[in-house]
Amino acid sequence: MKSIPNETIGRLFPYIRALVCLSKQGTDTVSSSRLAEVCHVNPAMIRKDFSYFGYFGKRGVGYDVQALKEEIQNILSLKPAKKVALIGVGNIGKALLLYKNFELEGFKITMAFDNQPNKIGRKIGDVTIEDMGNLEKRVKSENIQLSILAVPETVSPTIARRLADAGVNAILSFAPCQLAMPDNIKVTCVDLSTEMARLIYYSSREDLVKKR
Amino acid sequence: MKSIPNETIGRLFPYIRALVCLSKQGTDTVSSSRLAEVCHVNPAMIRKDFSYFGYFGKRGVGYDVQALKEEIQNILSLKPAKKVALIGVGNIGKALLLYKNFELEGFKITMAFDNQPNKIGRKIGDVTIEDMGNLEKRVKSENIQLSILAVPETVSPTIARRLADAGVNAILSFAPCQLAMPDNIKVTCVDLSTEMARLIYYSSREDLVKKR
DNA sequence: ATGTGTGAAGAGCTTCACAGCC
DNA sequence: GGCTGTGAAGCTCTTCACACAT
Repeated sequence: MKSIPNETIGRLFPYIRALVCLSKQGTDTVSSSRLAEVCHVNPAMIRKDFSYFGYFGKRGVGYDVQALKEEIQNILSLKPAKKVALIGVGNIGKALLLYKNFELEGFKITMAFDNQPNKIGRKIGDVTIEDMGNLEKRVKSENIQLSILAVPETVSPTIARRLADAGVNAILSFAPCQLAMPDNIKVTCVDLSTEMARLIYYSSREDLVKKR
Repeated sequence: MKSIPNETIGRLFPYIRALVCLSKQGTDTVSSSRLAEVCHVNPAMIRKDFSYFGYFGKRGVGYDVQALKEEIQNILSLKPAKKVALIGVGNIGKALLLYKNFELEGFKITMAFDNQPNKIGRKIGDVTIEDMGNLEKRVKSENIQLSILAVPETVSPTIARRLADAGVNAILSFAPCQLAMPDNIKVTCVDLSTEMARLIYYSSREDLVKKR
């Protein structure tokens, strides 16, 4: 059994997006080179990426757009849409609750928690905000495995721990990850400051090149 | 001239965070192995990362926490804090405007734009929301190079183009990047759906392993 | 003794180039 | 002819291991 590059996994969802787009344009068969164009990557990479999971194409023809999309959705376990618990209904949390596309894409925020009394009981989108005190109980009873952490940095390690104890095994956090979690729990941090810093580094370099 | 890994650049900001943290704890000298512990990485990687930029340590001793922090801030051009224009003051935009740490970290949102009349003129945090119609004029007059795009997916390519024309050379976007920009413009997309999909993939695998 | 800086080895990911099937 | 699937080559990033400075 060959090991699958992490980068390959990261490209699967963008492939789905491209396929949906092609499908809307009425394309029902696509070659690796056409798909590569749309995704701005190398055709060989696309073929290799798919090859880790099976034989999806027809030689001389290409890939069936619809079938390929479904294959990838299967690989990523996106059908039926996964239930997600949102912790922290501040501005970011609210934005996520109101973002319509998630469900289409394969995730559905079905529960939201906050500890501010004036928020508890209010409904945003389809979801009623619940009391953080019931977090463990509710997450367990709904058998939630995925969760988005959009709370202040200071409390995020504590809550991450509580989620882990309640059986969640993947967390997307908006606080920079110093969360030392057991390694059966996957954590991804959306670290805006680091991304900003990277951009600044490269754009300053670009300036230097221009000035030369 | 040796080329510097993109990954190295991406680790510089987290190093600053760790150094600030150590500094608060009263540490003023740190070895690569101690810093590696804090950052959960390999000590050799830390030494190699720094070696791309110069000789910052003392053999047998370690690194001066304060001096190293400042060196990295210099490399990333974070001092003085960079001015940033925010486009789109929805929930995400609002969250960013109210996020206090940015300025400390080296970025400062100094302008915000929206096209909704009821938002224009309102002040959030320190910033008064301006009319999107004045985008080019204002970005040019303030000589803004960095910008955060927090607008609906459908309009983001158009606005990205307008920003590029107005002289911005780096964009952080919250819409998935199909933005085909000239390559002197750096674009980073914060793609939550892709990160969610990746988490789901690995956490489902984890399940399989457990069940085995 | 302790801990940096670095060439060389190793691991991981991408691209090439071509055999094989439609 | 056209396009997939893939071993091999190439490239990039990480880790090792040790010379060297304090």
